[in-house]
Amino acid sequence: MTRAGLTRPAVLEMAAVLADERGLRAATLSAVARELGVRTPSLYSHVRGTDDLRAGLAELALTDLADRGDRALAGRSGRRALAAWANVHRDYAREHPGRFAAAGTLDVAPTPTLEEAAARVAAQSLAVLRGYPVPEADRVHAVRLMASLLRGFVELEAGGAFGGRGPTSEESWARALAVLDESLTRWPHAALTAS
Amino acid sequence: MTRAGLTRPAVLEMAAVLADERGLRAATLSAVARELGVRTPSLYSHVRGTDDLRAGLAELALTDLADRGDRALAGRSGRRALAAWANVHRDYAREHPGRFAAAGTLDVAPTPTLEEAAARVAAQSLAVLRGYPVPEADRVHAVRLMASLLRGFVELEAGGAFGGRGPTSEESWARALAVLDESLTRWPHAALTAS
DNA sequence: GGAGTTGCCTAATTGCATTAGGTTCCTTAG
DNA sequence: CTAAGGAACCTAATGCAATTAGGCAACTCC
Repeated sequence: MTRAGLTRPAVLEMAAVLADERGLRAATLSAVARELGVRTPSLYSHVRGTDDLRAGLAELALTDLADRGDRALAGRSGRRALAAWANVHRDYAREHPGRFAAAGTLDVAPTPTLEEAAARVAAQSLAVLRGYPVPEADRVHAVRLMASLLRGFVELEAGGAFGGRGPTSEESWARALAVLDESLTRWPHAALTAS
Repeated sequence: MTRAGLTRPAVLEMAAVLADERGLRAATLSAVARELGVRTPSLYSHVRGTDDLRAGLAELALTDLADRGDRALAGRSGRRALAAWANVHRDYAREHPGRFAAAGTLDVAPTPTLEEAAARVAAQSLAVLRGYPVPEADRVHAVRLMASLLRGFVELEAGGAFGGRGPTSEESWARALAVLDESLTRWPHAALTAS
């Protein structure tokens, strides 16, 4: 019997494809094995089980995002950087919905690789902020604001909440970025009104 | 054998409790039956299966949210209305994480009850907007902005992303609301910078 | 107090996850 | 060149969740 040439990356890649095509919940060990032309238990040589598959998927996706984020930020600053970085996330979510969902799953055990990728993304959001007059002490708040708006929009859009009637989500996205840009630009004022 | 007195609401309530305590994924038919002291197939007289259980949970949660939203908006307008309404969602998510997650699950079949509850929540966000000078044509964008920020923040907070180091998520929440309030107040300007 | 409906049950099937324990193929040291 | 060892994949078997089919008992209502 010829071997299938399984490797951990190959298994994770197939899981990622399945997650993108049929949803994260469809990326099961059974489905991956079936798709690879292999029996389910054979996968256990490469992943430790379902949890590990999920964790590996999260790592894969978050690392992808971090890589794209770095490329997007290269040579940009201010609102250009903000838009490019935010678009990386939105585009990734549309291109690879399953992987994006896996990256957003916060209930996987934090592996070193995962932590590192998360740290890279965090560093990127701080880098974006460097283009705005947000005082040191407020940076965390601004990062959380950016992350919240970004994640919320992308998830709602992916879930179809902005489909159908009304203006395109494209326009809303442009507006949201404009609002975010202005809020960050005028941050000192925002801080005043927080009292 | 004495009967357990099952009803659809009782089944859904138990599912909701389980979802809140052990996570949405733990709210399975098996677990609900076990907790109710009943065999799994007995539930099929009250719910059609797993999908229906999920849908019922989503209805329950979204209706709860709509009810609370109505109460929060009564007699309030402007930033008071915004804060009260946004807090309803955040508080609900913290009080009933499983139910909130069920409400946010956008992959359940849309039942009439679910549609109605969703429409009520949508109406509430439009009501909040009435306290701000957002032109008619831009209301949808503003609604999407509010919804995105709200959902993103609440989910990230629930996932523990704002825990640990740094300032409290409480502060960040106050800041986010302040920024949102100001952005809506200054909306005409935001519209200009969108170009 | 009997007929029918309803509520809950047992039995049985299917599918995914997981563990245990082979067997075959490939590499590499002697 | 060959035999040892490990890696890759397999079959067998178990457990749990979901689902369907069909049965009996307990309420209801005339």
